[in-house]
Amino acid sequence: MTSNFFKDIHEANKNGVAYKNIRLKKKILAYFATNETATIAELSKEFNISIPKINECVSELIEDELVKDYGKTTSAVGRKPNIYGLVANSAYFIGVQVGIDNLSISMINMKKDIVSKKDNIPYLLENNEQSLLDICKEINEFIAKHNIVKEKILGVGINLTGRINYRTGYSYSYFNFYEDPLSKLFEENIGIPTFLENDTKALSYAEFSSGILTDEKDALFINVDNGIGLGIMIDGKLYYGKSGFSGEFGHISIFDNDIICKCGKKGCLETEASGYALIRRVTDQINDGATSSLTKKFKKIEEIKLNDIISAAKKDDNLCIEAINYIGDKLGRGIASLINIFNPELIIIGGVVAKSEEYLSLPLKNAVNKYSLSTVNRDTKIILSSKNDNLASFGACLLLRDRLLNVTD
Amino acid sequence: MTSNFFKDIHEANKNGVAYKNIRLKKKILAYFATNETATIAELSKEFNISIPKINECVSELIEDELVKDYGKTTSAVGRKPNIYGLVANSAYFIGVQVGIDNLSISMINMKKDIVSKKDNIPYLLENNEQSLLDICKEINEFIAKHNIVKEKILGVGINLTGRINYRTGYSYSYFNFYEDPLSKLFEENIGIPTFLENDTKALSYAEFSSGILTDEKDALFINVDNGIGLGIMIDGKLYYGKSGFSGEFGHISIFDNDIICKCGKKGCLETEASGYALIRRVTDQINDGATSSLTKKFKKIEEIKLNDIISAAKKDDNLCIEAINYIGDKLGRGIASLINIFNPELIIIGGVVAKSEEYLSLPLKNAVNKYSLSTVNRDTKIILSSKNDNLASFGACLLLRDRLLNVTD
DNA sequence: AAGAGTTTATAAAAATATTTAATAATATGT
DNA sequence: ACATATTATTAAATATTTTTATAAACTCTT
Repeated sequence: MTSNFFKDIHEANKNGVAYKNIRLKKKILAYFATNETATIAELSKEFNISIPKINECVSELIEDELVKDYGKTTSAVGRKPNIYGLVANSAYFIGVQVGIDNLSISMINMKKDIVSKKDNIPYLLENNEQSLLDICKEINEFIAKHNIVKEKILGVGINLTGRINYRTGYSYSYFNFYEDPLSKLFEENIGIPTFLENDTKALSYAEFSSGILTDEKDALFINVDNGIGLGIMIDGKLYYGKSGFSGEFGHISIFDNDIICKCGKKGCLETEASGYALIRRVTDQINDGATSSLTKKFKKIEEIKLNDIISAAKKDDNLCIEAINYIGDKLGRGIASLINIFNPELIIIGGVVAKSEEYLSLPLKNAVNKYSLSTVNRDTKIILSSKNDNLASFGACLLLRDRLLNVTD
Repeated sequence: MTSNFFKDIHEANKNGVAYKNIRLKKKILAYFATNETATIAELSKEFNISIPKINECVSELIEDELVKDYGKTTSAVGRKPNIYGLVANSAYFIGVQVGIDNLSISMINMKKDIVSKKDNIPYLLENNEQSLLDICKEINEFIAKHNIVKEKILGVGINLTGRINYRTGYSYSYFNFYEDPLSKLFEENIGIPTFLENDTKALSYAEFSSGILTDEKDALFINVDNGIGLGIMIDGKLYYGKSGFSGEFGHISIFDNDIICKCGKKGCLETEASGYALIRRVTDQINDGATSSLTKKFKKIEEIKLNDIISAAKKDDNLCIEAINYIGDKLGRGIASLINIFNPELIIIGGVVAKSEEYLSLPLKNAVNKYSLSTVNRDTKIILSSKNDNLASFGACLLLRDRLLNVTD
């Protein structure tokens, strides 16, 4: 049943009455995907199609077990309309976050419920074939673990770090040693349609999809881990640019320093405002003789990690607080530029460094006020992400679902 | 005839067969607006509607004198299909560019032909009611000059400098002393629906609409006059941001200088990379004793204008060449950031300073290579605008036409 | 220059599909 | 229980699409 309809869906770009029906059903599914539920009357109004016709389509979708009757509404007088919505477990979507030293795999159903999730799977990202096959192995094991027929898993979305062209399925930073698109290789190994995505973009999508956006849906997500990533949502859609490489915010040149960035250039935002910069600043100062609670805890200064600095700051370690403040100010200056350019509705700051909370956000917002035009920044809400970790694989699921269901069209 | 249909158009968001027909006709008009002409078969394919039905709608549009038969195509074997297109003079659109010391008014017809144009109308932009009424007076005179019934002029688009919310019709930099939206005031005075637009955005639209964009239609236009403006096109649509204030590229903070920008802040791109900056740099150096062909020509150094510097550079004046080079390098650094963030298909550099040609563009492109990621900038073509002056009022016309005809939907 | 081969345009009839309008069903409040 | 309000279902009216046929327009070949 299900698979039949989803096979039809790919051929819906044809003429004729049969295909018109399929297109309408697709639109109805997309409506349910965004709006959870709807009555026949609502759908009729939305698509300018008569009630009997909508009724017919919904009935067919019910027969296909993609949609079901969720009972009656409660409010108002008169006969209560039936409300319809997607059948939660009529299909599934898998999302994979490929981290530097771990994997995270999630599976959601049609209603965005997380059906299964496995985080912190030991894994080492290296740019060789074995590392690629390891990912496939974990995904295949994950799938095998569940009693779900493969046809019901409509796709696998894989997040990789670095430059990804999601439209072509090519990866340019990792696993770029085949002639075929990387997505095709995954697909052949897994046996399910596979789509690649940049990790920051997938994570942004999860953040943006939490219902926080209202109006124009122009928003930015800034991922401050070791490096700095930027996910751009414009008019409710992720923005990619010509080749999918948009959002290299970490490497905009705004400082006159002499620090060589990992991209090879000097003066990048990342050299002063990232997790790397935070660690460098703290360790440099310790090496220069500054005192900190960290000096007792770590014999080898090189072993200090981002989380250690943030924890120390929360325990009133002055050196760490100052360092985070410094990062926040520099990052704020960069964000001020983004605000001037994008006039966004919302900016979400995420990533490990965002866990520093007000130690980061106060100097950051202060710098934003200092460096952006007040008439423009007045409209922008800046918040720290309140989401828990390992959201990226969920983002991959969500993005996949919304694409396959044409939610973003 | 015409006016009837355009009245219908605004009510087309209803149900019922009559409205479906109107919506289809609207879509056909929009198709003609973008694709110039089409055959019945093409339209049938495009909209998945049967040939007899398309025929019926096109016939009705011909009756309404909005569409006409443009004869036969030339290629291929078999009977040649008729091609249809818009009737050029079935309706008109007026665009007004409000400059600091002049007005420019253009009028186009449905086929984007410039029907009438009046440039360099003497006018002084001041933030008072008289200055506003002067604009209305000029527009009304412009309209009166033509023998066109007012109903055939479907709208007036007015470009103002500064912050404009085109959705609400409010202006925040000029003529912001009424409670009603400024667009409403214009409308009442002129008697034709009026829409406001930011001048850089309208100009960008004209630049982008010249058929230069192919793929994703993600492009940037940088207007380098005294200040620096940025027009952003994403997926073929102008990008506005939450309140329409996007594109304040001139005021991103990327320098550590002490020059106070006209926005009140320090370190803005505009302080080092704009026309103002160019003039300041040249005059400062002359004041410091540098020699230039300009020193002979101008007794009062304050009288040196942007165009004088560019002309001098083109006559091999070293001081001016060096100054333009400097501006180009700084601007290039700013543009490098835009490339990293947007990964655009195309960047067009326009405005008076762009007339410096290679004196500007070579150091600019050099800086772009220096300061942006090569994997990202590889995809971006940077060109100087080849358009003539006074394009902004045409942009206003175009934007208005395309909006009213739903081209960008 | 006539005719074969193609393709478009138009028309009309037959088959479907959609909308409209009427009716039945369901729910609430008095 | 009945008036009121709204939704669901059905049947009739209308509209659209498809099919079929024919005419028209054009090219190419002989």
